[in-house]
Amino acid sequence: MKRDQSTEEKIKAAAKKVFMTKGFDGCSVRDIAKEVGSNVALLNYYFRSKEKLFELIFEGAMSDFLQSMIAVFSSDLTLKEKVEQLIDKEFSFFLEHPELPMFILQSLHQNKTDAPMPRHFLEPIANTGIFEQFEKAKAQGEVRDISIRNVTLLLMSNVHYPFMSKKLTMQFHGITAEDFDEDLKKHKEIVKELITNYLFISNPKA
Amino acid sequence: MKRDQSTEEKIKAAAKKVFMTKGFDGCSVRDIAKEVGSNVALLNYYFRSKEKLFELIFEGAMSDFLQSMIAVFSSDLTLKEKVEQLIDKEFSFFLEHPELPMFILQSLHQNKTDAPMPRHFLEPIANTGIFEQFEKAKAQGEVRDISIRNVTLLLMSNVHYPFMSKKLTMQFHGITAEDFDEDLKKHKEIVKELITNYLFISNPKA
DNA sequence: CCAAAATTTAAACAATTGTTTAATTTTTCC
DNA sequence: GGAAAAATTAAACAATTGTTTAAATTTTGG
Repeated sequence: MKRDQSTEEKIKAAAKKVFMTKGFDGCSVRDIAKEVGSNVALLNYYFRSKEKLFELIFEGAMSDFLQSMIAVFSSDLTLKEKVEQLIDKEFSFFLEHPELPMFILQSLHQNKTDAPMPRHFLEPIANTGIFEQFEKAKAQGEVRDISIRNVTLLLMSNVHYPFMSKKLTMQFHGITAEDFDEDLKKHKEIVKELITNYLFISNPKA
Repeated sequence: MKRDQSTEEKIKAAAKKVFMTKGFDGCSVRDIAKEVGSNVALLNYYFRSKEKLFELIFEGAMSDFLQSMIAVFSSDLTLKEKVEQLIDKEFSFFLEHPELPMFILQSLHQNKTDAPMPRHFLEPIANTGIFEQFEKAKAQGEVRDISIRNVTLLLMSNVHYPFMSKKLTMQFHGITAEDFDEDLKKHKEIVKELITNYLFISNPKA
């Protein structure tokens, strides 16, 4: 019989915090237990192993990671507006979860998760009809001839990387975290202009 | 008395390989020893500890990481040519060392190296005069009004990220490594056009 | 209130971690 | 050729790892 739902949640929250900052290999289950204020046996009571717990956290993170896209895509804006909104939304989202891009890419890079990306992550995105909207705009000459995959790579590069490179950039230029955050704001505006200018063919009648 | 220089080098090579792919936390010294075909005591005979060995590898990686920039910057090309060459050179360099960006950013992110970036990494870049060349071009109206820090972030985002996101991108689009490499080539050309178009103000007389 | 179930704990498990010791082998150099 | 130095090894060290066991505590439901 369920006694306290919050214990399981407390463990998940602690695991998320610790895994996100230190990575799967960079922490022990005792680190997480200490964060919970409990002991290791409890973790394996609720989640069978460190790996199982990690997979749960990773799935949640991946879901968050992709979620922010869906809302924008399913709106009924023009493609250009969607691109601009996506950049805005992604930036404000990652400002609140700055460790997320690094956690996701790092975990995938080191095969900390073997499963391929589940359908339930990707289908919602496809179901927004964003891909069709893009192909249509391309056919109508509104958008440059470029593959959707390259657009994705372009967007992700400019939206994810800055949050992963904070330490490198700060050291590289010898600047403070505040300086970097200023640069981030500026970067967002640059990227918006940069990408929309590139993607969308300016109206010949203007 | 020195007997065989190559033992020390063999260990460094093995350590580089293992650290780069698995990260500091993701491997044991025995993993490295096995890669060498020797035992753990030998590693600590040459390098005092796992940490010391890692710092050595990391420094070398960081050096490689920044090195490819310097050659381009110290040439006597125009700024636009330098930007184009930099993108070309960085891409071919990272095609041969695809794990490098992830290794560097990940190590910094998790504070696997405490030391701030040594002067001997940054001074050679500053000494190329690239920063002055950029400010001059800006003053002459050849280049958009944008900070050198934002240009750097823009370039790094588009050059580093693709190599870090291979797994994510492949899973996201359900494509093979070969498909991804095709996208990479395309991405390079896109980024070159994208960034130069944005940065350099087209001659009003044209 | 009280037995059964669920939760939490402390302790122990074997395996692995980074490091050190001391012995052995190989190389150096006179 | 043989002693000293350097290089390499196997073995052991204590500490930490993920996991399990079994006992103790708390909650549940009749």
